[in-house]
Amino acid sequence: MKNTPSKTLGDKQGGIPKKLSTESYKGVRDFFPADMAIEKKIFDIWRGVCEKYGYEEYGASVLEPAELYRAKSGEEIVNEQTYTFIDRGEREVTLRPEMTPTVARMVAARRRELTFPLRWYSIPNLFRYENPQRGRLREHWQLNVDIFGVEGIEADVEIISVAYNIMKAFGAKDEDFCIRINSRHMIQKEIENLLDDKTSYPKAARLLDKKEKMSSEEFQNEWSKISKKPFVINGVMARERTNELQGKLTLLGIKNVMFYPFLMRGFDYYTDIIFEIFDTNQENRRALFGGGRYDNLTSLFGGDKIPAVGFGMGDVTMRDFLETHDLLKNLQIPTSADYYICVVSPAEADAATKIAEKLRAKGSRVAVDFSYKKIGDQIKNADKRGIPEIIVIGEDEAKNGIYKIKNLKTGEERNPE
RNA sequence: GUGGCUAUGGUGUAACGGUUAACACUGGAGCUUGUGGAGCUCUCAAUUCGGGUUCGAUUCCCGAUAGUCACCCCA
Repeated sequence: MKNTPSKTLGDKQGGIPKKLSTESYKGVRDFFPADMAIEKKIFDIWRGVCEKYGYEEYGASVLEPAELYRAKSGEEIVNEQTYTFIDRGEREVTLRPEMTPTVARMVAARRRELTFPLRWYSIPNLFRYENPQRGRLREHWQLNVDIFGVEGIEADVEIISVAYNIMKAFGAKDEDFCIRINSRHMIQKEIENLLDDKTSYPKAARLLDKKEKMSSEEFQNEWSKISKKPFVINGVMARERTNELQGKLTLLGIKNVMFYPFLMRGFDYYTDIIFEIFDTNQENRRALFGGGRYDNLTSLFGGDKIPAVGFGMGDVTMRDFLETHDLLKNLQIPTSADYYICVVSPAEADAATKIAEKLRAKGSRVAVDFSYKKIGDQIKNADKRGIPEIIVIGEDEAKNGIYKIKNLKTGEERNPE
């Protein structure tokens, strides 16, 4: 089929290229089988832990009306940081940049028929239009875990516990990461008391978020631009709020938790407890992921508020974490097949297929090599794929149906069960 | 969106402005008519793209593209 791009597209690219590029689009990834195996394993671990806590998986389209994000994030974010376009029906459409508005929409839509508390999780791909760099791409997959309908701190405890256990399921040790907690609501009150003008709170919050990266002089300098009052945060109110949480987590054996009054999180919709999983490794000192309580978001859709707590963790940062802590090797990526059938010549193809079918019927995963290359090459091929056992089908085996299974690790041959 | 750095076969690297663009791994073929991981031989395959300077550009300059780092932003 001939590719005939539209005139405008052709003009823009300076004509039709003779050869198409094999590169993927800027900031997105191809997953070749070796990468996909890791990705799949990460998803499996995510699913496994969530389902242990009784969470149900949901899904939605990557397309959302742009207004869903306008309502919450403001014009600027929608225009500059998302993929937004006009469809053929003049509707403004956005490729979802995050899942929380979507899940809030879904929950709000069925609020009367859903049975609360709701424990939901999803692994959506999300898009953001920005300059890619390490750990920040234009498309990534993110586990979203949320609990709806629980006002009490027990929900915060559970959500953080899920996050903690996911880290443990990847083989992380307590000292590899720490959990920072804060109360958005309480710290906001305290900061507002330090401001001459309450409307400068967003500026102050952004500055505090960056405090760790600056020297104290720099910080004081920046602070003086925002408020004339001296900067003193004792975090008493927030401390009180987080103490209970920390106590309950300790009872669960989660001890790498610390109160961090400068933890802010970017989202405006957080209302109370917020938390962040922080990498303690010197080379990767950064927030891995986080979340918190957002009790007001569903009210955007009218009706009563539904309290909610949740978090999101991305596959890119998870991979980076596993790499820096050398945990990828522990993932136990499964091989593509249990048996590899080497076929000597086309004459034995039907017999080989039959044997493969029989093994598959018994629940084994079987690949058949129809290349008719030399047996040595076929075996090499199986070994390269990490397939543990091979079966050679030649004239004799095809005739009488008797064959041996050879283990490539030990080199031993055995009869099939 | 802004700025810095980078760009050579599939991968990792080499080449004072002048060579037939080199080496290793990988892929393919063979040494070896049905039992592998080794060795040897042969072989496919690259200067990101577009301009400029120059007798001559992989090399220097400009632009585009992509990667990366920082800023911005962080959903």
